[in-house]
Amino acid sequence: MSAKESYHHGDLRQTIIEEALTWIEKENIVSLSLRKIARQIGVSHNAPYRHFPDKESLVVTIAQIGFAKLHQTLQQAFTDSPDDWQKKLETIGVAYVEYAVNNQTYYRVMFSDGYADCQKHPQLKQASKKAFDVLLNTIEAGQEARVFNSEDSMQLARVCWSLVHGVSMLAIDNQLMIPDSDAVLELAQIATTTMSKGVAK
Amino acid sequence: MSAKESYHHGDLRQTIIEEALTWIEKENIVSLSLRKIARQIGVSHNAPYRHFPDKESLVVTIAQIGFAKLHQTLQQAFTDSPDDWQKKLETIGVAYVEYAVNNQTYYRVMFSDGYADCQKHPQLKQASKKAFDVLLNTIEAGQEARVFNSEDSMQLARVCWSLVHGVSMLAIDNQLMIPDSDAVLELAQIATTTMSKGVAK
DNA sequence: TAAGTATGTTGTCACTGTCAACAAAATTAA
DNA sequence: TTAATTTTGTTGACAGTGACAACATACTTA
Repeated sequence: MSAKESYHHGDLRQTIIEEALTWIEKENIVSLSLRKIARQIGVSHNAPYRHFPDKESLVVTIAQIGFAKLHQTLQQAFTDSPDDWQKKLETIGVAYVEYAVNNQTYYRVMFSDGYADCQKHPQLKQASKKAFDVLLNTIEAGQEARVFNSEDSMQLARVCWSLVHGVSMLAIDNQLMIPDSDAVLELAQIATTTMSKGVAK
Repeated sequence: MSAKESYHHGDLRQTIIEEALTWIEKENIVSLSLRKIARQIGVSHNAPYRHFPDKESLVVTIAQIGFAKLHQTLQQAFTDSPDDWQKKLETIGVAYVEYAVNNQTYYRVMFSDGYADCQKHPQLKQASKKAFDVLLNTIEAGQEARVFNSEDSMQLARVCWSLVHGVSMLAIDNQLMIPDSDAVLELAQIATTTMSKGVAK
């Protein structure tokens, strides 16, 4: 459907999203501009507004895709992981960090302050909760199997989420003084095993 | 020194910082504008540039103050905490989250993506490392006392930092579905005890 | 008290998000 | 087929922004 020199672009919405991702990857969200994207694509400065009512809605759209992909990744990790609740929890945790590191652009957008506000956009909150629930379900199942301690499951899930989110964010922001992304995954492994030991009965 | 109707403001630099903090607290960093601040203070649109070469440098200044305050808080927690390495680690962790929650504006600025870039600003990196070192020293001391396991101390410190940073960030962003800040501190307590159990020998 | 410096002002620029009015193409109805 | 309607892209405009240069005022100090 990607027409060439026609009046209608054919696939502008998707192209805008991709171009935005490319820009954020090289630069950052702050300097992202709808006009620049339009220029880059070779379309008038207002064309994007036919697909996104404002800049925020573009960012929110990207964040939502990111949350959906994260959910899929975690669900996959849950399914593929060995039939041992502690191992399952660790595997999901490492998969989370791996997703964040391999999809830094998405992840930064998903947790960008002042752009993709979950409170302001219920779809985002919902997408985020869906990913979180994979973690929560794992905790609850592990508790029923009497492998994990009997602390409130919601609290434990929050703790686990905080841990992998913290590793992810600090790694992406290059704050951990860590050389490469392989080393980040090593750290994620240590983090999740430490945590699963702490969560164990 | 705060002159009234004089040509020189007298204390403009500090006033700009305070006004910026107020704005970010009510709105966010994205919509922060030097011109709005100048207007608010009642000074010409370019006056701020005498104190901050650009918008970024204002944000970086705020972040640096925030890191210094964090360092002080953690150091205090270290000193005040009971003479037991596990307790010390937990106390510092909770103090970290407490600082973040009570100084949300600073904390958001300190870890704002695309504004206060630690990689780009060595002073920031240094200020951040100083706070981190309180954690690292505690871990190392606990290892020497054979209370903590013998995993690489740097890695363990990263794990602990990630945990409290994750709790802080998610709490500030209201992602944890937690009612009030007291409940956040409860969560922080659970998180740090879980972690110190995992780190124990 | 005169020179030099720090601080604040005015004017200007390019760039941005966003609105309104218009144009072309695709789709649908007749 | 063709006419009406809807979708998508364009042009032009506006106010707000960060930033620069030239200028004005006040403080400092020699």
